[in-house]
Amino acid sequence: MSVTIKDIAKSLGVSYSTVSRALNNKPGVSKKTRERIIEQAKKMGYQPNDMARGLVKKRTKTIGVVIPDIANSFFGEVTQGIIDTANENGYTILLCISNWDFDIEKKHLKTLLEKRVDGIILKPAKDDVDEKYFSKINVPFILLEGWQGDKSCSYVKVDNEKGGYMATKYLIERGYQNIAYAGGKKEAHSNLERVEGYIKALKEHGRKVERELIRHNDFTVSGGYKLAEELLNSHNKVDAIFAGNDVIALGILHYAATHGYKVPDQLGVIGFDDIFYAEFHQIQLTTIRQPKYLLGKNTLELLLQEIRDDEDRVNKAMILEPKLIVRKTTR
Amino acid sequence: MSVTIKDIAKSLGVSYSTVSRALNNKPGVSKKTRERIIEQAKKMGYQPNDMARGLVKKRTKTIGVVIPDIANSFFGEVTQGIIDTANENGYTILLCISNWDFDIEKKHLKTLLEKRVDGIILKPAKDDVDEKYFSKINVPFILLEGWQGDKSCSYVKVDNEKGGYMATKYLIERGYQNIAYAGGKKEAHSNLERVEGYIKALKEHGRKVERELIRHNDFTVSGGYKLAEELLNSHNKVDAIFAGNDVIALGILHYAATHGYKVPDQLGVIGFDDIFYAEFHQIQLTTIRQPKYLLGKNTLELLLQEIRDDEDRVNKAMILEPKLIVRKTTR
DNA sequence: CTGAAAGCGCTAACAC
DNA sequence: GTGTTAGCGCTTTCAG
Repeated sequence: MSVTIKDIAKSLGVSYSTVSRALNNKPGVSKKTRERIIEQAKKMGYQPNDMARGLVKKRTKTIGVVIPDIANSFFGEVTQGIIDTANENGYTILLCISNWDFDIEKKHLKTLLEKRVDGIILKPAKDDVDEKYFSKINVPFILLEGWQGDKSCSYVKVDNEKGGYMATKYLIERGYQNIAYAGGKKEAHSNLERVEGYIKALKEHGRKVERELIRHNDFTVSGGYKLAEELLNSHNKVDAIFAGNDVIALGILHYAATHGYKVPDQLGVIGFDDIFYAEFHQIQLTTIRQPKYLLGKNTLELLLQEIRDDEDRVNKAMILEPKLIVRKTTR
Repeated sequence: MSVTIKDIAKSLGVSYSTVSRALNNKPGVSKKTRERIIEQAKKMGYQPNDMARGLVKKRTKTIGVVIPDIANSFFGEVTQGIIDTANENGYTILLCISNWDFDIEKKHLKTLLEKRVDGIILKPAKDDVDEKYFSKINVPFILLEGWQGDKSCSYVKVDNEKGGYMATKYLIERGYQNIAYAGGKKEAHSNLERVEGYIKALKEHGRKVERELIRHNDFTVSGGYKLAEELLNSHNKVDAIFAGNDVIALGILHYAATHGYKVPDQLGVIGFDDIFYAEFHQIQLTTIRQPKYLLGKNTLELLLQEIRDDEDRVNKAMILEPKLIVRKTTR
């Protein structure tokens, strides 16, 4: 089939261990034979077989990434950060998509382990996984957007509570009176934390926390649309909405525009994430930025560190700061 | 280290080929021993080593994908189609990002070959690559958004000329008189083909093709903004612009909105791609849709076919139909 | 400086 | 049915 180290050895009349040494820049080969070997390898179109190498060296220079969705621009940017950083460090990424399906995720994890990846980055499809699930992962791994409560593994995330706090505080400062929260999946840890920040800000400013102003639907445009409808037609005089993410915010803006609510005077809207499209002229969404690329980059770097430390690694948490981006949907 | 087939064999007092057979559902093992083996494997937490298996079977069930950018939502959706389909067929994806850098791309290709992927999907960082470059790729591979001119390999793409034709024809039919083209990278094949469609439609309708109405900049928002500025301030009375892609169109809309051009009456705008955000209420871009998910799906399926046919495979081209999506930026 | 040989974990052909 | 054995292509002692 393809040319091997043995073929080169034979054609040059040397032993194949010498070829191996020469090709890997290892000491113990005379300059002359080394050059001959390298040249011959090139001439014969030799391509090292990484599987064979991995089998003996017990590492693959490959990292597995399991995320729910890559078409989603949030994960797109995070993944870009992961892959760029991996490449810079000589690692290649096996990318798996769970489509938010826990069973698919499990299968992917199994495959990655069988492929003997050097480490794994995982954004779980559901948030309420128990430690046993993670304990099966017998390689270094990091939870993407992990949560504080879990001490059984390392994670990287943005300070969601702080983000929620910043968003709500800003709305209060801009003079909005009845601030609602329009979230996505209720149980999602990121969601819960943002709600906490929201509540904290309200309390700190002497506002009453009204449970019916905290609503949940989907992390989608239509989810936002429905929530806006609910909130704006309730008896409370909602004049500002903090959306659980930017896509929800867009749904809210849609509802507002089609139902005569003037943004930002009559209704203030603030999002979360700062997706690429938030800054478009036609949208100009005020939002809390997550450093998405950095999130990916740091996650990979933390993982690399764990791979290096190997046995004596300890669980770490890395928490990134969110940032308020003021645009035109708040007054 | 981790438990192997031999460990299981030893613990059960059978030969390890029997274990292999049992675990792989191969005939030639009594039901009883098979069950014992499977149970024991589970108990010991056995994880097959895919490298060892790949080494002997000479296939990895892994496919390499090299694209320029994954944060970009076009590639994001295409990649989602690729990965979903790969997973359905038991393949895993090694994803590499070239960042539009030809040298990085070359390095990725080399790595993928060394990892002995079963096939490769490639969207080249530049369009003017010669056949020799491709001839080095000694596994089945498909060019994503390939071009007609090249017969040295298989490719999948959307009929760009037809899309350009449809867009321009529609603008003509809606009564626009001076239709300009605002493109991205000039040399890009997809761009050239769209221009051809544009020209064809103009000619077919007895319109004059004016070279100064065909302009190029970047496939970005600011590229579109600049082109709009140029075109709308030229002596020609441009009343419609066909943008090389949706992002350019958004830049054009931005310029129009900030400089008092009424869309769609005073200025018609049509894009290309139909990115997720094109249909937002605040944008409502008329555009030519590329079936992005399908593009990825079909590319992978074609690749699988080539992997199956192996030696007696022939180069194929698959060309998908674009579709006109009418929204609010054309009258 | 170079060669011989063991072995990484597994599959598959060949015996029994 | 089950065991034995020969590799897959490479790295890495251990001799010389």
